[in-house]
Amino acid sequence: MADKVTIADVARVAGVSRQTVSNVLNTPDVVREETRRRVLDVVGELGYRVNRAARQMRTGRSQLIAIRIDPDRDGINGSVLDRFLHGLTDSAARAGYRVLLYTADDDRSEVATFEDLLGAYEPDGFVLTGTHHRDPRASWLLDKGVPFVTFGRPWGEEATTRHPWVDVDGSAGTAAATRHLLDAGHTHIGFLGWPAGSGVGDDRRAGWVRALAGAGVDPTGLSRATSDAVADGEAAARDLIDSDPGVTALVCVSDSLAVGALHAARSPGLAWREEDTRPDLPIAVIGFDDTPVAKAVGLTSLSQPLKEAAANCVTLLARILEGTETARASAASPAHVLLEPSLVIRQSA
Amino acid sequence: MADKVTIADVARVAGVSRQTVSNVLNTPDVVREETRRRVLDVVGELGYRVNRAARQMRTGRSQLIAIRIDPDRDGINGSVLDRFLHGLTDSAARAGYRVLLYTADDDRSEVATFEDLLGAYEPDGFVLTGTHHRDPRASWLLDKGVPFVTFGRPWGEEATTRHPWVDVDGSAGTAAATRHLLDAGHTHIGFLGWPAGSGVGDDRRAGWVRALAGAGVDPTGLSRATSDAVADGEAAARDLIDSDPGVTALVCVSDSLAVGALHAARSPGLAWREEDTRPDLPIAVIGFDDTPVAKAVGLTSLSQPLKEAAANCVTLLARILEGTETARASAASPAHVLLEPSLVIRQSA
DNA sequence: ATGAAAGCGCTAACAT
DNA sequence: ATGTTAGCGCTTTCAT
Repeated sequence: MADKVTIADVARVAGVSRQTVSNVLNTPDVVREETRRRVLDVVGELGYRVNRAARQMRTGRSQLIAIRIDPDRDGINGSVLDRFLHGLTDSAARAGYRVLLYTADDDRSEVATFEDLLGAYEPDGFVLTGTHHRDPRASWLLDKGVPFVTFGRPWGEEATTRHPWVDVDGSAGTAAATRHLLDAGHTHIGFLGWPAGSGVGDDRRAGWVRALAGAGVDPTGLSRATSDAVADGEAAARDLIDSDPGVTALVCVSDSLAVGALHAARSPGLAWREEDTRPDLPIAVIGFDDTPVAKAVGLTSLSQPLKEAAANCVTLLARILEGTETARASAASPAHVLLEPSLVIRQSA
Repeated sequence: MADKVTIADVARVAGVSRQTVSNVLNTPDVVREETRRRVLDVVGELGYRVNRAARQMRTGRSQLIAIRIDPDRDGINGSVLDRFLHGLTDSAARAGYRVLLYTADDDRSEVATFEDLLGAYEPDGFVLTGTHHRDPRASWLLDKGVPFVTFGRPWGEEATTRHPWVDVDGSAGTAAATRHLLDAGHTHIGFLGWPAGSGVGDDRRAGWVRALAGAGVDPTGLSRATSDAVADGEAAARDLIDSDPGVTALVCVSDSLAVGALHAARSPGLAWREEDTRPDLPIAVIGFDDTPVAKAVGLTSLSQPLKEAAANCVTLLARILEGTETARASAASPAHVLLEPSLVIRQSA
């Protein structure tokens, strides 16, 4: 076990009182320059670190940020949160916080975990991911006055302005992807999305509609909605292409669907395409999230700036935690950050 | 903020002393049945949770397990650790622990983080991943007497018996994969691996050699070593196939290399294969780790029982933490767990 | 600018 | 079987 160096040890060696050491650490400006340097030297020499548990008892601050880690649902999209998690751990450490993990199967059990965690480990704040309509988790934290930030907009009606959030502009991404295809000469550009109602999915679809509108293309009949699995994407793509042979490109709401679309686009059943007007041009496909799978199969995809998103989450949370403002006060005019995804171009488009 | 309920509140409402409440929680058998029930009722009623910080000051136990989260190096193989992490969080919670995350760029900075963490948050133990020859991290923790378990064998010479570890039997996996191919009629089965010297890579290669030997096949000239990237795998596969046209199947040390091999195996340059003795049979490929990419591209792969591995890590660590034995004592005869991977069969083999 | 005293919530030792 | 005392390491008054 590492030999415990307490504040008293530092004080003794530096020839000052315990209190002065504490001041040097917490209120440096109140200590004389010379004393400060001497104390800091001893701190370094002895390898002293403040004990969080003891500090927490006095200040009530644990320097812990809690976040849920999901089971890898689809497996393809799961990696997004994992990369976000890495960024969060990194940024948090720089800001003097550590990340505490928890799991939960659904919103209800997650709220139960909030209570548990708050009562026991007392994390200073939470980072919520996967926000959705009428998210009970946000309401609960808001209600208790627990500081938190969400990675993902609150998609509900009125909730928009009640807590700080960081998000990536999905519609800007799909619009950029669509424009990229338009620039490449495509006009019949389809969209593979999720069933209406999911904030994220609707938003990404909107970007495609907007870009098509900008080029004077009517999106009617050019989109399909399905659940997020490779097989579903393949089926939906096939259906869309069959019903409208003019389709030469597909923008997809996720890499999962895009990988499915790629299968469909390259399948033998589409051999007739070779007698098409553009025989040398296979159906272009663009996915969303730039997952490892996209990289492996050469799929053009939209990349979220996850590291930046994580850094912003920490900044926003730290602002609440360290600012004079309380969580409730900051809820009055919470900060929002909307980042732009970037298109990573590969063989598929 | 959740209203703080202390042990004193519970004691007052239940009409007992603080100490009795503490006893009910920590040494139930020393309290009379009736008192115990009454106290527990009040605990539930008031929603009391022990404050970890306060307990930690007394007991020195934080109920925290620290683990490093890696940047997704390759992106394909990265997902393995992420799935392990989820399992660890889950198992830890069940055992009364929480997972604390940290990042580090290399062994040296990881050791520095150990010091930092130990001095500040005082995690009860560590779970190390990615163990390798002469791992300085294990030595450091061993030296300081800090409890830890590794997910991965200590590959070094003498170190084998100095700390508890959990691992997956890579050579059993590649042997099973090779046997699967032999059973399917393949005889010229190649191996794509990493340069010699990495414990994991050498072990996986050994399984392939062993299985071939069992079938009386000479492995000479049938393997290639390369770094772990898709493009490298493709190049190595092409080289191997070109130099020995008899090769009809490939076992790979990772999904990254396997995906590359798949590209090579399906590339136009191999068209001559159609005039082969088995024209209907493309080159079979088997990967390792059963990553999302494997699933997406239909790659047969070896799946590690990550959830089980994580659970075993927690069990082993908890045994040290909660047993009477000290870390040092348990180091005298540490427990080892070796799990078997399973072959997930898909189109590629 | 520095020091002394008090107490955060809990549990290990020692009474009763 | 239950209660009392003390103190973990720190920071926040308050005094010097």
